[in-house]
Amino acid sequence: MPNLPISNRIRELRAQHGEMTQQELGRLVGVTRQTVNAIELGKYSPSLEVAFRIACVFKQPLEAVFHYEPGP
Amino acid sequence: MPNLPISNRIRELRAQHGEMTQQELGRLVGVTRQTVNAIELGKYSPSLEVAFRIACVFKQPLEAVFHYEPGP
DNA sequence: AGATAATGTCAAATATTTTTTACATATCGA
DNA sequence: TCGATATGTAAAAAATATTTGACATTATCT
Repeated sequence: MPNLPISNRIRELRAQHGEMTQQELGRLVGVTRQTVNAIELGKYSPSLEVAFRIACVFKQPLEAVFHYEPGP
Repeated sequence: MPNLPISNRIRELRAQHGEMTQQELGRLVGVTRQTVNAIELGKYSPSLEVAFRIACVFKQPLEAVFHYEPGP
């Protein structure tokens, strides 16, 4: 399951938002800190809804947070 | 699970792409036609990766295919 | 040193997505 | 009318995402 073709800027965006913690982001999004951690580290593909909610917290379009890099 | 805050334009985009069938879209995306049908009808939130692959088939940004409409 | 907070990880349980198989309906041509 | 195709649906199984509880490490602060 690892090695997703999707990267993200969650860590960077958390830093830009007052050093927001994974726990705080999880609280705002409605998931646990472990889930935030796993998504941030690219351990699996989140649901589209969770992805949208994360982007929403940072007031960014989804594609400014998650990038799709399809393999060859 | 139903009643997602996410809508999509898959049916419209299939029509614009030579009346592409759900089965053909599923084949191009790598999921079954039942999965395409369920996503198209908004029965559940697909994985972010499947959402990206669908947008990719239509050569559209993800947010041109799926729209997030958060509740109040 | 001790306490606290943040992060990474893990295993087991739960929830959700996706597949598989199957059936029903509707439409379109031959 | 018959056969083929497209779509909607459903139930069970499989795969994947998410939660829960726990423990370790690192950094920071007093």
